[in-house]
Amino acid sequence: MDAERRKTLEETTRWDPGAVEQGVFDRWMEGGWFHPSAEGSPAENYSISIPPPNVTGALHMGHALNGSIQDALIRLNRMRGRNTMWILGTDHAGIATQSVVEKELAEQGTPRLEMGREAFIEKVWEWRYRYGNTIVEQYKRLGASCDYERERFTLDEGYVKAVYRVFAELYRKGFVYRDNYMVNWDPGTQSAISELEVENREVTDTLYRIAYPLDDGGELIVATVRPETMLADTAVAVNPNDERYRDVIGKHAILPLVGRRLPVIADEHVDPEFGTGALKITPGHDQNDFEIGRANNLQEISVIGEDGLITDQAPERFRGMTAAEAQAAVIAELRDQDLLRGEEPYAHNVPFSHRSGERIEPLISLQWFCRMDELAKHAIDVVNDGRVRFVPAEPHTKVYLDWMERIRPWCISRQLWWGHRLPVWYRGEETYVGEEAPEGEGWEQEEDVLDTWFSSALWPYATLGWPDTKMPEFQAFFPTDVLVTARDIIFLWVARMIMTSLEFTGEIPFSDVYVHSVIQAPDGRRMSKSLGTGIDPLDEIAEHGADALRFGLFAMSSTQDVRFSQARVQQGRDLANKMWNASRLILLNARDDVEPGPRSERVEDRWIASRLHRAIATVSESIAAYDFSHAVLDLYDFFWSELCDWYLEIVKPRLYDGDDGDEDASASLLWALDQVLALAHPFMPFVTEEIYSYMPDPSAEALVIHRFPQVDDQLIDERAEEEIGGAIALTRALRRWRDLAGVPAKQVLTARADDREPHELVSRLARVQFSEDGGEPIASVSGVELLETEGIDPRAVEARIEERRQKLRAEVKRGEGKLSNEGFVAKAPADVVDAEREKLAAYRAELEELGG
RNA sequence: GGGCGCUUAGCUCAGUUGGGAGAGCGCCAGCUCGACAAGCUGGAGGUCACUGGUUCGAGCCCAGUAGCGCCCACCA
Repeated sequence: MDAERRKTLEETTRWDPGAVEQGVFDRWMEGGWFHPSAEGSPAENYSISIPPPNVTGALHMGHALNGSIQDALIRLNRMRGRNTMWILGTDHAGIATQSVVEKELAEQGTPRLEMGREAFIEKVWEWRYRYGNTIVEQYKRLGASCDYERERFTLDEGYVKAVYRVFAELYRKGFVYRDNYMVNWDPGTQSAISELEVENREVTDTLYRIAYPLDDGGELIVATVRPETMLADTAVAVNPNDERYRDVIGKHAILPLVGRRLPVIADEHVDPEFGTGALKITPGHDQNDFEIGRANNLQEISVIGEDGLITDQAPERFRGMTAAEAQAAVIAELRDQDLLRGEEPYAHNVPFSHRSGERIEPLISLQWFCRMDELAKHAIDVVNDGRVRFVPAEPHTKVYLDWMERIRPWCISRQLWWGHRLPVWYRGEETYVGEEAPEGEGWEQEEDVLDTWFSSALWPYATLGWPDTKMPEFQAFFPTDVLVTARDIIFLWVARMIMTSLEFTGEIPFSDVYVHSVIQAPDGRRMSKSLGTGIDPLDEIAEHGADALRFGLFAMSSTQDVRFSQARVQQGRDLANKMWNASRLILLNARDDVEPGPRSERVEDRWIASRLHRAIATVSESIAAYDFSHAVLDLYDFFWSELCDWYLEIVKPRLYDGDDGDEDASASLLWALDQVLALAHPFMPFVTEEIYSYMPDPSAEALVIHRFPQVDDQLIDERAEEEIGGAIALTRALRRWRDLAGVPAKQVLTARADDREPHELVSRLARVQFSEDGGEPIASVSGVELLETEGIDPRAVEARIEERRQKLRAEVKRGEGKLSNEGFVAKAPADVVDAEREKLAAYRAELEELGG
């Protein structure tokens, strides 16, 4: 180590992430270690495709957790020597991006519609080049080791080809079709959306009861929360088993305000218990009614248009009103005509657009759909036969399978400008679908674009060059190994990737789906900007460092939703700092002329090697089970409690005095440091890499490509663990006694060892001088007799002893009770009973020693 | 309406197949001990939501109750 580096190490007493993280990241990039060669087979290689963030997006806590997990897996496998690729890219995010740009342009005084499609698209591309890299740069701050040289975008030229290929093929196979069908119309974005983009919210509406006169006298009373839709009624339905209405089935009612004759039909869907048991049927504006309408061949009338206004299918006086205005007008007229039979508040679930937040207007509209049932079959099979595995298996496997079993057609067209314009061309009555525009004059391309999720569905293979299956990247890295995601997009995205991948590549896209936590705000609410509950991961990184945030997220993560915990991030910061300082101790004091490696001469060296390898085992097992929380917490425990609190304290004298055993101490410490840095690197890459750069004679060019430690059973040493474990327990017992007896911290006690030889380290760490001399014992602690010493408060000592006696008596009583229980002795396993007997004997002996 | 999950220390959470309740933070007491005060040492603190059951033994298994949360669903 040159003098300047040494000086830095000496003077930097705190880990300062802000000062070094950027430099560390640059070294990784310069090393080219994130950019694998496209060689080898998918079986021997390791790859993950990132859930593509929206190109408009900013890194939020969900990305941070999701990214940290993937990065840990990627780094681990890279360190295990596999050719490893983390496929990076962004999503064009149709609606989200279009609205961001649209808003910006509107503020500048140019509404989108005025501007025209082409000019607008151009503006969005400009915007994309200006800001689209923001989130990618933010992933770098997190330390994400993606392949930044192969970044993709869902509107790349090649990607569009893949999308068009898939669309055209699905059309050719008869899965994709165009139809007039009931869709979820989002008035906010003026587009159809799929049922997965709809969320139900509880709303209190007014439930109106309205009398529909029958044409031969009498009336039927229907109940509705949307009286304005009655203008489009085409039937009234009752339950066929409802005695009250048996003889009106087949008759006709007269629709008030309109005068249309409505057949009274029978349908099982009608609940006789609800309202009056008579249901107005509006096939044009209600999902349920639409289906009843199709089943009964009813006319479909649309009185609310895509602009949300009443259409000319309604009586003239209502035309042009908004739905809300029409409702008021309808109610007013009904009241005048004395047809209103009641109104009451009614709480029910109402669909809202996930995108715009506006209330969904179910409308019949000409849209493109994709039939999913056949695609779903294979996607069900691969989960059933375990080729694709959810982690945790439950509840996700069941939820996935249930949903796939009753999958519905997917509305894939969107009335937007930003996205993949459908590869469909019309000329008069003709329709052409293909990857390229058709030959000939007069063809007009479809105006609609595809649902963003349609292109996302191809992500794992389209990013690697498909449909060109000869692409080296595709051959080397597809199928990928694992998909890491939160559960909210299992249907929207994960299921669809599995379906399209099986259909078009014949392969599963990934074998594991790891579903991680959703991070909530500390108070348990959703983390969201609009609620003001969001916590910006970049703020956390700026304040505590990327390693701290990553550690915190790992520590929090589970299979349940979790609340964000600042304390966990601070724990990570503290650990990074501890690593830095422990490393300073080692690097500044160890001899650099030794060959690092485990040493077996001294028990404490054997002990740390054994403990280290147990830690390697548990951490590795946890990662294999995707249990990141236990992985990092076990790592923390090993590093802090065993390596720092005990081993470093134990070896310090050998290190400082440069005498007896210092070579072994140095070799052992440098080796342990090397191993533990590698073990921690997937989780805390920056601090570990920076420390590694100070290692004398490092075995690897950089820690990022250092070999990940493997368990060596030869190093597990039960006897060393027992011996040092005993010394630790004794040290702690003595310290406890000192504290309780009020012995000043610096005062050295004298003691006599009773029938065993305490380790030298106990003497030092507990500040107890062992002596052969006699003297009056004033206390006995775990077999060690403490001798009379000046300055000890005898009352405190007696109190301490009495407290111990109390505890022992309680333990003895408990043990006796248990062992005198015939059931226990007869039925409990022998080893449990033996253990209980041994404990009891030990407690009795100690109690006797303390005089009762 | 159906399904699932949660309830453990003041707070956030761990608790493997049933065999003496754990961590981090916070709190209390004492420490400038030649890495670290973002530190060191010691300590206090829990009817494991409630009720009942199974068992020699239950935080863990079973049944029920209450509260919270999530997902699914076409009762207007």
